[in-house]
Amino acid sequence: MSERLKRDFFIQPTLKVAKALLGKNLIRIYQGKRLSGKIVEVEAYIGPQDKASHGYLGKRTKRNQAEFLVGGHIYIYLVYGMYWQLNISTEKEGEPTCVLIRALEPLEEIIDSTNGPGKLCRALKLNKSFYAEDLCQSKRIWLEEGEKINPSQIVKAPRVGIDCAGPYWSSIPWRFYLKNNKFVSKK
DNA sequence: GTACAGATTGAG
DNA sequence: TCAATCTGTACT
Repeated sequence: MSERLKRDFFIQPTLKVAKALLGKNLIRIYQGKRLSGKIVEVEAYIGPQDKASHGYLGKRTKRNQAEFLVGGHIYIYLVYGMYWQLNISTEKEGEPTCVLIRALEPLEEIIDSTNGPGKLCRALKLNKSFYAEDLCQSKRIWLEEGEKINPSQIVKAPRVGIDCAGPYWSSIPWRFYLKNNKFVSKK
């Protein structure tokens, strides 16, 4: 059993948090069971300057308000009417920044595949009830220290699924994943 | 009240 | 390569 990540961890610069999240363990308590997985793939979304972010130009709505919360809160969002995206807000209150969790390596009790944002949420039984949940206080989901990751293991790549944001933003390497990990989403 | 986009997935 | 599928948002 490792130590739970504290608020300090999440209020660092988003890109730093994104890289630091690789290798951490995500713990989800479901029906008395402990579902957990190691984070192997993430993407950073940095609000006002990021056209692909819901917080672009400081646009703040009911839908994306969790993205503005102080670091450590869950921003969960439904896309295409069927898939949930699990994000973790970063930095301080009022900053529309977050990190999208794209893939986990299953550790405990997880039977569904987790190599994609939608499948990951399905495997962990995550839904809208987790909107704005505080990872620093929640009793049903949180993050723990995990495997120590060597910086050379971290691969930078362009983000996925946001081509509509334009060639410039969709090419920025704000996606990070662990080298040679087979649970990283393909493509 | 209605229109519409959307950080995906999996089947063909 | 492309369609499925639905909630919140924005607009009338």
